Amino acid sequence: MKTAEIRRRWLDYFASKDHEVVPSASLISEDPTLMFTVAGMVPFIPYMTGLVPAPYKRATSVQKCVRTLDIEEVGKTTRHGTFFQMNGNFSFGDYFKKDAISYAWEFLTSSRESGGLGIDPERLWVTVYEDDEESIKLWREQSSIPLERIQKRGMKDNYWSTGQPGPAGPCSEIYFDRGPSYGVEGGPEADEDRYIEIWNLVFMQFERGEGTGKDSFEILGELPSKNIDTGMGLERVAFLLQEVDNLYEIDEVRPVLDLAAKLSGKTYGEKEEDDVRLRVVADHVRSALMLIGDGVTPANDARGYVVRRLLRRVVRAMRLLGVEAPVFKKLFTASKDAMKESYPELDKDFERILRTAVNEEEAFLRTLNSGLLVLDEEISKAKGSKAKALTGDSVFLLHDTYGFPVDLTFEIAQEAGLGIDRDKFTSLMNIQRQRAKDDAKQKRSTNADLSVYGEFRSLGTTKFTGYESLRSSAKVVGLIRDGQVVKSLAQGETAEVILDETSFYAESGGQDSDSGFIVADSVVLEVLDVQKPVKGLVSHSVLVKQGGLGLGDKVATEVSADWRLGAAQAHSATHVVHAALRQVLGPQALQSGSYNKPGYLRLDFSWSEQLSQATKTEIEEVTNLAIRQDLAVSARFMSVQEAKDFGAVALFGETYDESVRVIQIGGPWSRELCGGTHVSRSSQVGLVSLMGEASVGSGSRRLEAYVGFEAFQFLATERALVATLTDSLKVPREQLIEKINSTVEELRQAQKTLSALSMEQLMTRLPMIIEKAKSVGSTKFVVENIGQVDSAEQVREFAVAVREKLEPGSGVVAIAGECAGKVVLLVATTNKARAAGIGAGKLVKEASEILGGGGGGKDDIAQGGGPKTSELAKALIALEKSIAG
RNA sequence: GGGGACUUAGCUCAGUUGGUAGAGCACCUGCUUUGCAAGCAGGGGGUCAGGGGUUCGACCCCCCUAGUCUCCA
Repeated sequence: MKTAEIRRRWLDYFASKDHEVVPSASLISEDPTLMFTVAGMVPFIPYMTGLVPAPYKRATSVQKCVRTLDIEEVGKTTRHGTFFQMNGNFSFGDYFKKDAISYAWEFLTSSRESGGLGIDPERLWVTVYEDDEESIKLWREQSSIPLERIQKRGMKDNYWSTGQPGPAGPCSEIYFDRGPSYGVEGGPEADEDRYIEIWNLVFMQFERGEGTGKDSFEILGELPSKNIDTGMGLERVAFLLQEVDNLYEIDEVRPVLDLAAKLSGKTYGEKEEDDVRLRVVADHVRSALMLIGDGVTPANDARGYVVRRLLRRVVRAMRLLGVEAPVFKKLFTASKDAMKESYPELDKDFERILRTAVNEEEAFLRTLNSGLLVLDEEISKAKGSKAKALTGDSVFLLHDTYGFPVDLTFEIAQEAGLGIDRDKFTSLMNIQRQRAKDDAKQKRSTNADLSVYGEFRSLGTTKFTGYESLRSSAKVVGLIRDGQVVKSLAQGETAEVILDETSFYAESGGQDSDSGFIVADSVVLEVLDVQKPVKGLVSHSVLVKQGGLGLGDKVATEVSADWRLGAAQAHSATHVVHAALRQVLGPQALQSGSYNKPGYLRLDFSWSEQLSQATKTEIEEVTNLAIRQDLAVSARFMSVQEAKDFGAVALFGETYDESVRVIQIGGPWSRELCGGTHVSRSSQVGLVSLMGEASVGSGSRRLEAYVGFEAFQFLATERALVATLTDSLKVPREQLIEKINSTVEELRQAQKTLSALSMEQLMTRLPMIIEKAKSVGSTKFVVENIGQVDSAEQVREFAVAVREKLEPGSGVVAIAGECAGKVVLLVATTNKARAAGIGAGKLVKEASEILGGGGGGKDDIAQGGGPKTSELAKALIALEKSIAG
């Protein structure tokens, strides 16, 4: 049975049992503490913990998941995959153990004709938590499973909790017996290779208290509302039903494995080492495909780095299989074709996905090539020192600084007859890991306890009226001060206020929160910040300026009209700039984040190179033309599917409700999913002026711009600057650039000429100075102060010129000059003088010490000096004496 | 977020406890010569990424900033 078929049957089955079919959430988890969606229940956690009331009583989903913790195990075992799909059925205070067990049994064992999987009941085993007699009883009643195929297990295996106080409960797991050829008899307790876990039923029954580990905590009592959370690993069931050996051989993965084998000329199943590599390729290509599909791009930060690592590991594995040419285009196409039945959006978005992957492949091939040069050097160094292995430091340097994978280093070193010091490498890696972890621990802000909001959220959502009006009358439904629920607020206090409705826009979608006041009779609260701590709930951070406030009070919210207009202008401007960006650069320049507030906008987008000035100007022109065209701005609510069909740009990493708001500017010109506040016509934005463009890491860039009056002010300042320049340089503005260039050039030429001239002039003194040369024995010596000079170079040049005149005889030249308030002293010696044992370095040193400085150099020429200009005469006399010996 | 590395002529890169910045290619001029990266001779071209510090003296050592590459969380 094909994987997509199992998936379909699953959803159909639970839909027939009145479950809401919930589409898979993005792999980018909404929970900021999770990097990815790592389990099927992740999107349902707020409902499980009761933070947010569940919108349905029972639900089912097939959730995309990514886990990279065991990345090194991929390909070596049957069931470690970095990407997998988790089938789940959930009950929120509705059905419990009995139905959960009966559904599971029925779905697995009922015939294929009737929509089940048609698994032979004889092959199924079950485990339960050791104290959970109730489940054993229910299994016996709801299924045909004999008691001897039900095994009891302890807390470690069969008890679920989040690791923190909250819901917890026993689990019951279903195992599939692969048969005697895979291991010994005796159920999952005996052999987990033969008996494969396929389905975990979690019975959220109890409330747990504080505790240290997975199996040591206190049970506080029964939960008022019991939940069911189950997970059936789709890939596991698929590989069992397709009667293949592992999850890399199922229909959704195998084509990539086969293609990799074909490209490398290897035969799958021939050599374990190569098989592992082929499986790694198949697994990682699929994971990267799905991640990029959900909007993750290779980068140096958390999520981006995971994708980068997956992609690079593919390249590495292919190299180890002997393939050096680019292969991503073929591999990704094969993976997409294998996956598109379940995920048709991959097909639509494939151009972008492929380009992202191929860009990374090209970048890494470049990295590998430059790494090879370094590796060659390290190898010849090791060979030169007669070492038998590359040092751990070399291997680590290659990996850490040049991105060269250890495995490749190992292979290439081996070919050169060398080993590698893997232990040292590993210890260096551990040090690096520890450093990063320590830092993360230190920086981690205390995990905000959101439970205080759950109480208010359960009363309902905050109604947002701010699209239509700046004012709203509301009732105070909650007050929170210092994280504690309170009944009233007094003047001067800062606190959070929760209302039944509000016209205040909470910070989201990049738009800063509204500013204004909440008022009542003789009560004034200044709104400092507005946030949505929990989906659907708005919290106003306020300062009580006047009066006091109590629960249940009637108040009015008053958003500052000025602020809102500025915010709307900035947010609409962000959409316009985004559309302009994509028009100029192409659709791949997708926004990856943004921030805007009155007068300012910032927009991060995926792009890998610096924008030229011309491009920036073009983007600015397109933006301002769209503003000038007075395009209509409209907001419409529609379903996600409608919005997508409509061509609206949905941003990755943002999560949207069933019903989404689409903002259009000029009809199709700009269509984005967005909850923000906007102007009603583009002309109201006024003006946008780009101010900065910078890189925020590989593959991502940031534009900053001023909006509206601030844009005008910015341009006015620039104009004033130009005016000042034209004034100082005395040219019309059109000639400004030329004038600056020519002035700079002239200045450089003048400086050159000047220094040549002063050198020339200095040279005229040469004969006179030679004339004055004294002699000691056969050695002539010249000691001269030439006064002010431009630079030490002049003194050196002059000294060399003098020395030339003394060649080929024995001669010593000492020339001093003054430059920048300090003495520059140069001593040069001729060949013969040196042969007679006169060294320039020593002479300079002695004389410089008198000058309060130091000096040194080589025997033929040395430089020194010091700040004591007044001591120069003394120093020169000392020098003469020293030469005279 | 925390580490590591790199930035030198138009291009690719050298540059030795800190002591006059080089090579190859490209460019210009002249000669020679027209068989595939032509040869020979000569020449121009550098704020050694930017800023600050230490020093008599910094491409080199220290600090800050920017850009690029890379590893880890």
